[in-house]
Amino acid sequence: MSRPVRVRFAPSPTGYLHVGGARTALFNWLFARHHGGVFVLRIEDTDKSREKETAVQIIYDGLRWLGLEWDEGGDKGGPFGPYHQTERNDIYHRYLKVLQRQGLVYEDEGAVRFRSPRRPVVVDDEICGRVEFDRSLEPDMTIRRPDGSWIFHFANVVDDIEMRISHVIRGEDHLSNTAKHIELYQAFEHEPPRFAHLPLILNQDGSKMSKRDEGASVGSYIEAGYAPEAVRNYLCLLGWSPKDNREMIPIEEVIALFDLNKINRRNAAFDLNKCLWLNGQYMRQMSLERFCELSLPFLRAANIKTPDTAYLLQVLVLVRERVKLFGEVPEWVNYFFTDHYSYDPAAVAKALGKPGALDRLVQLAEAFRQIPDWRADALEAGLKSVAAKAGLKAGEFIHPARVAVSGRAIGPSLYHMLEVLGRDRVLSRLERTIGRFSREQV
RNA sequence: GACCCUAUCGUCCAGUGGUCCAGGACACUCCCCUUUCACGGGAGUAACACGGGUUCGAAUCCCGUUAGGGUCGCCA
Repeated sequence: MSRPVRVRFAPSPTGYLHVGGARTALFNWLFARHHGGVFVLRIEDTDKSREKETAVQIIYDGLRWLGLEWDEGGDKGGPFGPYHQTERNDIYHRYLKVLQRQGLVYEDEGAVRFRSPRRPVVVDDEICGRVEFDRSLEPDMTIRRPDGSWIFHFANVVDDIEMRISHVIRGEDHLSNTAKHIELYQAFEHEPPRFAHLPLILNQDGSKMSKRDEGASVGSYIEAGYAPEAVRNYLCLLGWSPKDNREMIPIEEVIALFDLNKINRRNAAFDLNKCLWLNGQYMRQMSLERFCELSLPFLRAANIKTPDTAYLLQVLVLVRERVKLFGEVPEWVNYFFTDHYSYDPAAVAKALGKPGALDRLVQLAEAFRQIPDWRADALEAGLKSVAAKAGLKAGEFIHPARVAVSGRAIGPSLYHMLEVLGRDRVLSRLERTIGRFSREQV
């Protein structure tokens, strides 16, 4: 009864990895890890498209990005291969013969059909419970096309038998199909695996999530700059819960707590907003090294050169609290790495356009030149004393200064920003800004 | 249409007959912190789909209705 736990994720290479599929993979992986079992990746590529190579690669990349490494299959091989259905023809033929010998199949216009026993079938599902299907009115299913290729239901069952799959954990869209599958298991006189049908992931409006929908593809999270651990955490929360109101939960704990019968039976709508929030949480709690590692690809893509790692880390500390996606990092830090930053017109108009703003920058630059110890607290004291002397509020200096050194109205704490930028950059940027906007008569 | 699954705040989840005039999180509103933007802290709005049962007692059990989703392919 207690066979070794072997589960599989069996995607077909469609050119993208759907979040629903990713969650199915995740739950299979969690189940395998919880039980010390094996997680198999099988590619259901019965229909051979030209894009297959890249489509399969996209699946590998998506799963690996999420940290869902498989034990067998895919590009790894294993004792029950091959793991691509197109390469398993001989096996399917062997199983077809078994059915033929029993007279359970017949030809119909060149296709091969399986003769249904038309008896009620009971699916004892780990998640949905006992479900009974009346099969008496169902048409016989096709298992092979006239061109010799195999139909999903047949190949799927044969593979699960051959690969010794103990638990089939898949989307609820397969619940009805399971009755057909069980008829096949019976015909092969093979005990069916345990079944667990996961509720589906829907769009925010309750409609079915399809390829086009925002956030439907795992690739979109990679591109936007999500942390994989955050997306994975979010996916865990869709249909499963640690039961103690925690939102952020380490994957090791999820593995320890994971249990099929604690899975919700209700479809879940994908809340991109919450996923984004969770990502922000992860960004703030991960190590600075990790933060840097995940930022780097985006900095490179934005052509931002960061030769000085120590400086880069200081910069990242400043923006870490303010971003929710790694994709946002470049726009937040670019002026730390180049003097050729652009000035946001609205920010310029607001902060530098005020009467006397440039004068105040002159005073500020003068005061900053006298500061011996270029640190945030000294800069703050310096700025405040200049403001006091002028009889103005600190803000009258802060805002122009920010725009002058960064070109924008939004950014990290001014004093810390100045400290990290360093004396030379700050002073030259102040001067440059004064010169430029005096000429332009802002 | 037939069959199957589901039904707690807008969304995700907690709740498995009394401790629930229902708890947490996201989002939203307000306040505090901060002369930027965020973070953080605090407060608030907001739900047991409906109708019947069962029971001393129901969000929790049963039936029906309605709604949503799924399956009925020589797609997977």
